[in-house]
Amino acid sequence: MAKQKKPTRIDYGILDTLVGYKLRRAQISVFSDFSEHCSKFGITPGLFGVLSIVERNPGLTQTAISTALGNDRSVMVSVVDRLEVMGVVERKPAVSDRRSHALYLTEYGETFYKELVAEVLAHEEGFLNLLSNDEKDLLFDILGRFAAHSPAKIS
Amino acid sequence: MAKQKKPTRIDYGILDTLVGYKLRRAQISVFSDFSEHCSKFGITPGLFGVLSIVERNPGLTQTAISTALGNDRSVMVSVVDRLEVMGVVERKPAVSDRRSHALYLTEYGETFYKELVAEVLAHEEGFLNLLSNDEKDLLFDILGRFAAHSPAKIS
DNA sequence: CACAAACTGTTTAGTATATCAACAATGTGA
DNA sequence: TCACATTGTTGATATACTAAACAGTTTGTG
Repeated sequence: MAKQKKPTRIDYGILDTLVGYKLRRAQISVFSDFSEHCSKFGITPGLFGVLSIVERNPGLTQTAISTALGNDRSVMVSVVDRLEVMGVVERKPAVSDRRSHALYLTEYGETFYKELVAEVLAHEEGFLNLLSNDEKDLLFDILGRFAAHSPAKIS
Repeated sequence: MAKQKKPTRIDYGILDTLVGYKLRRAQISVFSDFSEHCSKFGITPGLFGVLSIVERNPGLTQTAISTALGNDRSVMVSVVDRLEVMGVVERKPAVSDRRSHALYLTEYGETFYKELVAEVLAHEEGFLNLLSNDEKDLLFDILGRFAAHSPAKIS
């Protein structure tokens, strides 16, 4: 009958005052919910980021995308590999630079992305419902300040 | 002479409206800054979390701590191993349950943790300076709502 | 033009983290 | 007593991030 364990009150001490810890806990929750919604697509937050950039900026090189997302370009290799296997993205030779690959959504990728976005928005709605409009604006502003305040100053 | 690359304007599309993406970018920045401050201690955010719980709740078992932090208990093994090798934490046999280990800071661990906290607070200050008091309160409140709204409902 | 330097995608390695399933030893409840 | 749950642990797997190196290619400068 599932004895309620020791309901030991735990003192989180300084953790409860640390932005980084609170951010992490919130992000775990958001990412976990994202995965629940999008696992049927085989899409992780990282893959979705790349897909979104490719969709809005067709023809970009892998390095340009990795820079935009703040990743190392080496991670793009396996990510694009996976997206190519899924048939949603394709590498095409860049016209003016034989070193680089230009990335595009396939035709299937276009419809795939549309359905995916619908699911992502459903996921997003669950969290936005926790906020007023003013709170959302302020939250995004604050998170932007945090992202800008650091060694990695990409946006 | 470092040609400015293509200053290609990148359209982030839906990403710019997604809480999860913004959270991730902010957290990367905060964690990166944390690591810069605490690498000389050999402490990661995860290790710091365990240390903080042990310091405020001496004698807790590994499973109790992992539950408090929202981790699987199996990750505690290598974490506590590392902290023991560093000489800051020790496993002691639990009095009433021979299965479990009670965790305590060593004497050295106490002073180690004090110095560590000073560095963590210096790191924290850099981000708190970006916020007014009201903004900080609201941010923590919002992040708490996010953490609570999910499958993983531990706090 | 020639050549050094920079950039491309890629591979590989190392580290950290996460999940999940098992296991033996121990504890608990009926 | 006996079935079942829990503890720390191990192992497998997957993902992520960093960093270094590489060959092929492009670029800037002399």
